Amino acid sequence: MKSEPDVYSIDDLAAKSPAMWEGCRNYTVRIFFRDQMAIGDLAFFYSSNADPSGIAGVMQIVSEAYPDPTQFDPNSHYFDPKSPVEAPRWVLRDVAFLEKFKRVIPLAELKEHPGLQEMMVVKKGQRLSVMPVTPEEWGIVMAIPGIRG
DNA sequence: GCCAACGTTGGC
DNA sequence: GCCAACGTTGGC
Repeated sequence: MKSEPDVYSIDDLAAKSPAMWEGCRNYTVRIFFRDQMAIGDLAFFYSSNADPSGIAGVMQIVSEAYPDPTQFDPNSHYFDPKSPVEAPRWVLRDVAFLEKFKRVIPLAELKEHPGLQEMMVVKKGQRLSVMPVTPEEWGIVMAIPGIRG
């Protein structure tokens, strides 16, 4: 799950956890939130538009999907005037901070890893802000030396 | 329902 | 700041 650290960093999550993963405005991501996640699932916190961009740590899904309140807030950057309160268009889930890696695992390092060639975030042109990770990919990333305390 | 134009994402 | 990739919009 991607976030720009300038907007919301893993330290922000660590400071106030759990938190709403707000602002996703993409129909594919909506399906992931609604149907592809379960309470207790683990997720990588991916820092995008960062130096370096890459995996910064681990969090956990701790709620079911429910309407993202920012879509109804005219003062919010994520306000969607086309989303009626009675039929909300966008959902989110609550996430809880679990762990910050000792270093960010840069995207370039993920791309070089022989076991991660099929990982969705590594694929060219892939811009979704939320993407699935297979158990195998999860294990490979977590086993990278020197990232865990 | 097609598709060109436009906007956004996000790595580099 | 550039630009590839791709989603969305809107005219027809």
